[in-house]
Amino acid sequence: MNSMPHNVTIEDIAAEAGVSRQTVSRAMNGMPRISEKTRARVLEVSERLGYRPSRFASNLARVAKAKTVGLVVDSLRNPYYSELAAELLDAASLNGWQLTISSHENEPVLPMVARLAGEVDAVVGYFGEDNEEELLAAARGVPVVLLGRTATVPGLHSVDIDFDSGFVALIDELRRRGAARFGMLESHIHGTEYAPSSRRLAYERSTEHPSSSAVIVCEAEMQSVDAGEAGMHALLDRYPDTDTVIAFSDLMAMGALRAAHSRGIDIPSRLKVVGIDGLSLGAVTSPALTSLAIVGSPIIEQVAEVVRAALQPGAVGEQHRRAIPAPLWRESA
Amino acid sequence: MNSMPHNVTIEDIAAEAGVSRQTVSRAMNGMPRISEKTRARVLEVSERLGYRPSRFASNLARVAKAKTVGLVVDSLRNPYYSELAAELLDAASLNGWQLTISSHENEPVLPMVARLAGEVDAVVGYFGEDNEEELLAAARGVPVVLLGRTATVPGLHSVDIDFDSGFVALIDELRRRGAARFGMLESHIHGTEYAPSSRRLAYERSTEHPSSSAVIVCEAEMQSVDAGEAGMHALLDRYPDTDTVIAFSDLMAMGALRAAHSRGIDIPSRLKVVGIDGLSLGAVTSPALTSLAIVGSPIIEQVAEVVRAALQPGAVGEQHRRAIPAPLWRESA
DNA sequence: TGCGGTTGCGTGAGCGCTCACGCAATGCAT
DNA sequence: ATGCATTGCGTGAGCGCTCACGCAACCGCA
Repeated sequence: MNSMPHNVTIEDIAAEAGVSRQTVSRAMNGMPRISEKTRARVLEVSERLGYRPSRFASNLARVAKAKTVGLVVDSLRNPYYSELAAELLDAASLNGWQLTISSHENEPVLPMVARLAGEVDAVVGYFGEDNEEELLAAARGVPVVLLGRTATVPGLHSVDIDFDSGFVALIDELRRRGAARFGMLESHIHGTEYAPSSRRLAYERSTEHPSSSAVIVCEAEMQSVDAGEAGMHALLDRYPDTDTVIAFSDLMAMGALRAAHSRGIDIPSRLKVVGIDGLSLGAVTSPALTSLAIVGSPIIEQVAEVVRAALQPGAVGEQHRRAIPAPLWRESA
Repeated sequence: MNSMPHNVTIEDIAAEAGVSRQTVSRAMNGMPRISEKTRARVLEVSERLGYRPSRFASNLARVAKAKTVGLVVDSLRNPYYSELAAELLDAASLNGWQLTISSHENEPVLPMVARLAGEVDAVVGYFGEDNEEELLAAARGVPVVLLGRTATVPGLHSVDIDFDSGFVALIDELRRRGAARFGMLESHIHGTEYAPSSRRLAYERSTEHPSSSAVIVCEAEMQSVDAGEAGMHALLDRYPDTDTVIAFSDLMAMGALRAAHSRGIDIPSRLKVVGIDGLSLGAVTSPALTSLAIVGSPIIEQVAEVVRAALQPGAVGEQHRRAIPAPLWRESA
């Protein structure tokens, strides 16, 4: 009989069923100490009135509150992020967390982080070049874990990837297999200002050659396979004697493979192609893609550890920073 | 001075900073009507004491409560589900929802749905053969949307895919292009009891041929590319004059392509290969995969509509069931 | 007939926050 | 000096649930 259609609460059900709140609660949650008859009646009433228990109220009142962590990625359409999300999902279910995912494909990052922070207990994600101070402020007290970069302001955590040691091991191994003239397909998000990626820098340091030689910067969009293909053609045109190509990502490497195929170049005898990311997807190309693995490496374990630490009630103000020493060298079977 | 390290609340900060709750709230949420000096002091104190506002309390007290929908999939490692999740993520951000994802890769479904239901306002997902009554009970009043099947018990919503009309259009088009002898690669999750999929049934109805002919049942694992490859070889051995193959999924179709390549069979002149799912991934094969599109079809729009309807406060007890008439016939460019 | 144990249910008292106020102090015009 | 708006802050009163109790009514068993 209310004029305003106010939310139907546990009290309404109690009144309508002629019992107390507690009894309604017992009925809804399948608790003991209630007769089957009453339970059925309460359930009927609550269905009839369209009762929807407030998860906020119940979580507030309950002792053991559920934890949920938020993951921020560019886009789930990029298999790198979706495989990463899959791994974090495993870790989450192991720790009893829920995982809520946001992509900043459409939305601007800061408002999204702010919204997300109101709904989760920790935020982890790839925040490209976003300002750390602003992120910290947007998170409003919710711990934030930066992926793929190292936090510089206290209060932010991070799990970084140290490409240098990975690249050194990679280049060594490739040389052992006969590689001599390297090339790299670097990625550059179309329309943004170009700055060398940490992958390119690690590549240049480990191959010890001048930065300008044998690097093709590909203008990549989201699905970077095509960019890799185009880049590979460009590379083969400019540096025809290249015998080993390292691509910025597995997707680009897949494009490179396609380009090589179309030119009738045999992989890996005439040319070796190596990707970065370690996508399980890399197993479906022919031949299977060799890759510097991030997915499948201990990175997610580290993330889970950092999140676990940050979620500890006592541990505010501490900062956790890790750098995975080297992505595993993984050769997809 | 507390012996028990009880959760630090807004009240603690207020006391320590010598202000009221409300002032702390104003400081934390960047609201006006507070001097910069006080704000700074409150922020300092809250950081020092490690104050973490309770999202449950604030959401309970706030008027406009955030909505979040839960998505249940087999595994994000399967690109079909991750692309679907990406689409739902778009829809969610459009509607101002958060998206929390669970996979029942490891966990049993019912307890997971129960857990999820305590954290979200609606659950949508693929629940293979799970019992509808049990799902309904596990959801405890939270609306549930079944994907890829039609709800039979009232209280559950569903968005199904009508493969029949899609297949009729598909087969017509293929015949127009010269297809005459069809084959299908059917999928069967290894270790379970086999029952013909709705895709196989639609295939058989639309091609009007006895169920036993030209169907190879592949024992698929998660990454079904290999299964598709093996199945394709089997199919070509058994039915060598097949000129058109329809695979259960795009992944299997990719395997089929690989098998064809290895036999030197030209696609599409000698043999046409068609997948189902419409993965954007299908664009990276050579030639690009042709597919009955589910991803990219209006299915997600429909899901969003159903969720929106189910979230309406008034609309409990209503049931929403849709069947997308036909997946779009999509040819990946 | 008495007594301890179980079953079924109800009653405060919070959980930690925000909203709508209220009220003093200050500003800046007239 | 008087008026009125603005700024800065505090005070109840909830939001809708669950927990720890309490208290009858009932059971069986001696």
